[in-house]
Amino acid sequence: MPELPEVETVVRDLRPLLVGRSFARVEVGRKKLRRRWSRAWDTLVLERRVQAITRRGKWIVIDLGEPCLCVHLGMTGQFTVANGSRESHTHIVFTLDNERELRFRDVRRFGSIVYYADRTALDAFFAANRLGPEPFELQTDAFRESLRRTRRSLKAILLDQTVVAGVGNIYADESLFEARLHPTLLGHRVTAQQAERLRAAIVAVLERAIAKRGSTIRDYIGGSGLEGGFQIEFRVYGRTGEACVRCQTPIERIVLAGRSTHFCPKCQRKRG
DNA sequence: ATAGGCGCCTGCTGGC
DNA sequence: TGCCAGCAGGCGCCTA
Repeated sequence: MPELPEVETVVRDLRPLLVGRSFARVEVGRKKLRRRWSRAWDTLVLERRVQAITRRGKWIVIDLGEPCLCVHLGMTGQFTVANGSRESHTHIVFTLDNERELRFRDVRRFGSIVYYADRTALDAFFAANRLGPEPFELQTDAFRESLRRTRRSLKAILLDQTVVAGVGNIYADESLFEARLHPTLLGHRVTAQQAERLRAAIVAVLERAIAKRGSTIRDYIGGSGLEGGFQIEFRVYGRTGEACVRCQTPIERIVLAGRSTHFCPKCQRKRG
């Protein structure tokens, strides 16, 4: 579910609700997430003030002064501050010093929250996973080089978090449409001009999506519980058979890199 | 080293 | 109405 715009929205929503607060209590459900929360972490996070909350790719980082928490929302994760009755599938709850609750809810449980003793340990984790640059800091030459040295399709490359961090299935398709590039085009065949068009398209699409608080198809909500609004602006994703907004040609759907892929066969030609 | 396929989970939808 | 296959925004592990 959540790609960069959704994660960014969660972070922006949570920031005023969390910074300066501390955790008074931690509750953990029985069902295991992708990575299990260790009860040894409970006491390590209590009574510490939240210094900052930031995003790196699709990861949320809560800075607790020295230690930090690293949160991934997987496909159906929700990370909110709320009161009142808890919904089913709420797996971890941090009660704040103002008695509100920071809740991690995740139906499919592909998400996780992991404790790191300090930022150095967290950065080592990112480095071990070779997490790529933020799209907004992606250098034209470096991106072009990433494309040049692989025979994978553009779609597969955009989904690869080591090339650029934060793009997922929706924004890969939307970016390729914006750049007018065919998703099956192979990286090593992309010209310098096309590479730069794609880089700029990724940035433009992500910025538009962030401005609309991300996309809600089913599960996604922001940190304060609000849904996203970008889904009504999709130009190819989920629009199979519908008319292209540019040329009226029906949008096609194929499976690429194991993922459902949407594109306009006329606007996104393999050449040009 | 790298690219493709599968598994992890639950819930919803569409076709029969 | 009921059942079941197929599908979903992510990622990590295995194999070739």
